Amino acid sequence: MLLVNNIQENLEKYVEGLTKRGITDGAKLLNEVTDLDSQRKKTQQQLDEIKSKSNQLAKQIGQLFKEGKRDEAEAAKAETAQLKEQDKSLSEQLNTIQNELINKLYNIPNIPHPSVPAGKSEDDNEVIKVNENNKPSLHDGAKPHWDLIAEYDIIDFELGNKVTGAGFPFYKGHGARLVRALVNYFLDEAQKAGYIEVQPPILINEDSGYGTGQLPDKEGQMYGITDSNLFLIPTAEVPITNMYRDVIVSENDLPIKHAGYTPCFRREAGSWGAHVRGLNRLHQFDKVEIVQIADPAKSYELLDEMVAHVEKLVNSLELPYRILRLCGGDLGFTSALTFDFEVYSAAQEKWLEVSSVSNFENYQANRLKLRFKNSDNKKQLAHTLNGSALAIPRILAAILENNQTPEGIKVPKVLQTYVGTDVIKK
RNA sequence: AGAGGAGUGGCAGAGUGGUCGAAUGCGGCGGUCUUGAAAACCGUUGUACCGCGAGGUACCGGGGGUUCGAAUCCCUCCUCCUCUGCCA
Repeated sequence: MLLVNNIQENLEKYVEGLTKRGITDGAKLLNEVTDLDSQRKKTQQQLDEIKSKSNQLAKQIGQLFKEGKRDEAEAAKAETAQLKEQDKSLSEQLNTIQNELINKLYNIPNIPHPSVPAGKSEDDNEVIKVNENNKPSLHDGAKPHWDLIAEYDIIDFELGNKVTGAGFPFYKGHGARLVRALVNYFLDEAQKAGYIEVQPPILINEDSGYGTGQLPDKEGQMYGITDSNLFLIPTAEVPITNMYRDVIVSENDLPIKHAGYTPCFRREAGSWGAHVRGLNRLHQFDKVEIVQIADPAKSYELLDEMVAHVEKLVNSLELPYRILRLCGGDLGFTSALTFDFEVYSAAQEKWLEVSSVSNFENYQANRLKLRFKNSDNKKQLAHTLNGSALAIPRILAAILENNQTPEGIKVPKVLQTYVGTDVIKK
């Protein structure tokens, strides 16, 4: 969340940032926050004073008892009643104010980076690079992947419907093999790039949800385990970044780089429709995520590095792709700057989002209390970054569609040893 | 899952109602000594919030309670250890 102390100092910038996101009453929101904060300070001062008096009095009473001055002690005891009442009432006030303040802060998104274009929706995202070198020319009768998977019997949606529900497919035979190949390939590449692999839990608690910003903003996106008060992760970002919740790392350890493979679970409430077919949108999918904990001075450099990493992956899979800089309206709640990668899926003639690479600056770190000791030996909030590298199903969709031939589906070179064949046949 | 035990500062560990933000040791930092280092000795050393400052407040696993006063007593939750049971 935003740092209250910085809001007052940079009010104009903050309002401008929120406006970019399409929040028109930003000034009002921010003023409410700073007002609440001064109320908080005032109330706490009053409360501290009352507590100070109570503490003094309690010491005196102890002393009086020791000296055997019972009557005086009892008299002093009577005096504390009033203080207690004031204490109680002020504590309640303070509590209310603090809750209100934190709720307000939870509901204000991150301030976009200056380079983020204004805009309302994904239509306003800025295409910063298009690489169509690998755009295929498909043979007559080329099919979208939902037909291919049935024809090759490699992914079974019906079976998923039966066993779980819509959006939970079974991958079979070469389909399962392809998923595993992609996961392994992505993890191996991440390792080569210096990311330490972790295999995190795929259930997280509420604190973790708040730490990275899924709560309270996106509660409806996650599946909840209600009897244990846990959530299925929507992305490995959540458990991996939360490894560093309430942690003070040393400057020498930065940047901290982690990669992790997990299944991801998303309810996608309200986003289901006819345009979402096959692998384009699922409730459960596999993803390799890369995460960095960074020195604020270097985080944008590292963001570029992560974008380059993802670009290399997409290139190596011989897929046409483009890179987008998300506009204010499409930017994630906690992000300051996000680049999306889309690959071209040739039979459905669609760009599919396969990666989102973001710098959250200190927005998550502030919630996480993730800090490092800087060269002055002072504690400072770190920056957090993450990116998909990559999400599997849409990559798979594009590979199936783009690589189809009348003889079978060609396996990209980099995957052949993982899959164990260079072509998948019926 | 059941029974028992335990959770205190970076670590170890004392503290069972007031003089405790907390002994002591280790570690860290600064110094004396030394050509340098070690040893020894001396000093210093938690975090957050409020305040220009003096200083104040809170924090002994989390939350709640009793009390004029709680690390200490009570309730509750969490975690760890031991034993028993169950299970990839």
